[in-house]
Amino acid sequence: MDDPEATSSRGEATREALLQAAIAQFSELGYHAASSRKLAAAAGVNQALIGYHFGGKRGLYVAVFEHIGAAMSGSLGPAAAAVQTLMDDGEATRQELLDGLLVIVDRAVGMFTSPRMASWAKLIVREQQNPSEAFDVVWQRFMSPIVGVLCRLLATLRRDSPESPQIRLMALTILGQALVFRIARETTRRLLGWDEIEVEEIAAIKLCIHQNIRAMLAEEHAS
Amino acid sequence: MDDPEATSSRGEATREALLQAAIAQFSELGYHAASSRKLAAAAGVNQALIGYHFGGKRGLYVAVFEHIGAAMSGSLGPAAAAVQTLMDDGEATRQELLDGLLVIVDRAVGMFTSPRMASWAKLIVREQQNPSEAFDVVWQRFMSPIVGVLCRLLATLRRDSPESPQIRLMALTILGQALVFRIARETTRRLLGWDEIEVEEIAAIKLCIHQNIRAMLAEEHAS
DNA sequence: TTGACTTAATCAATCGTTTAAATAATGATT
DNA sequence: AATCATTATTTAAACGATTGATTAAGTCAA
Repeated sequence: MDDPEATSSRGEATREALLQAAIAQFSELGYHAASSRKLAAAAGVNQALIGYHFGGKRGLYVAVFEHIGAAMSGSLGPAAAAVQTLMDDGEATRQELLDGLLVIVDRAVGMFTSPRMASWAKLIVREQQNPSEAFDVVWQRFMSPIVGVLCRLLATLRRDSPESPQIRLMALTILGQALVFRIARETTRRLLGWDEIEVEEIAAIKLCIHQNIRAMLAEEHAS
Repeated sequence: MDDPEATSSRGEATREALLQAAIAQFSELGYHAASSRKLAAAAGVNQALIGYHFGGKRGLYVAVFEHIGAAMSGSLGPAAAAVQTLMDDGEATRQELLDGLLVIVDRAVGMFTSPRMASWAKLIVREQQNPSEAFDVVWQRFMSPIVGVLCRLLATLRRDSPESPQIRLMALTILGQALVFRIARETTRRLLGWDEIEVEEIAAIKLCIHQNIRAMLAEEHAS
């Protein structure tokens, strides 16, 4: 985003400028209120270039979700892949699997609380309410694989099927425990008297969710 | 909407028709995509009546949130008051307090997931991405009692202070477990195959969160 | 008859997209 | 190296469609 040599051709530079401007504009104004003229002006680029490079405003919107889907996948993908191979081996101890789960949760908390996630979350949450083709992109590229690993992991730890509603509900409630600190960020700051949510605060959040998950998965409570 | 005598004058009838149509249209399409013509057509009235009765499209939008805010306020009051007196007695057993907590959580889950809340939630979640000052006040007024009673109950059950960060974090994670089903509505739909969240689905959600909370508050895990 | 309400028509503004011409980079040929 | 053809990219201007709002005339109940 800063290295002028990283984007070789002219076209690549304007594509990147439009993409970054689109993330900011779409997240701040929503799809319809972010007009082609505002998008082009924010990118410092001629309006017709949206059609030239992305086929139109809609194409730029979808490209935004391809971008953030790839970025989020890169943030959680490695940890999920590690756990995946751990499970495929079939010889992992319960403790190893639990640790793998907590690592994924840690990464998720870190991602949700990161500053750049603020605008991403607005875009995705809007799509969650009224999903379009853009949601499919994020779902297939990021959400579906991650949730899949999460369910497999929980199913193994609870000796249940990854497809069972109980497991999937549990996966969502775990997701919710991390998500709430992004969605209700202001409520969190007010309630805890935090001026900002950084390393120290994130550590406290992780610790709390760790304890919750350990309790939820304690053997004596597996119904 | 059903009783023709409830709304006396002609004007009151069109105001109500526009309000109900606006809730549906704004939640389904968003503010900008729900055009004045669509709103009027959905209400079965002339377009100019939006301006006549509400001053304009923006005024109708504000009226929708005033309507929702009024309907939501005080919906959790009775249950919260009952638990409050239970705690004030000081002689409640641990089991009674736990039951009280689960009742509160049930009410909160029921409120978040109730079918009529479905369209409200879309409006609220969308608006919360870029909250106006007026909306923020309504939202805080709605959330703070829930968080407050939740913290007091958790503090008693964990023999801790309601002001302690651990208790408040735990309250937020519990809130997140209920919120996730509305915030990540499409993820829920795809993962569980739920097209609608109604009595059966709400019962499953409550059961899952109950189990989680019981595990989180099990004595042997209280650190 | 008076005032509340409704209607159809029209307003300027803005929307996303398209066009044709201008400019810039690229590679081959001389 | 210099020139040219070719492609890639950018530009300003315009397109028809739709937006929210307004108007003046009309209808209704009291």
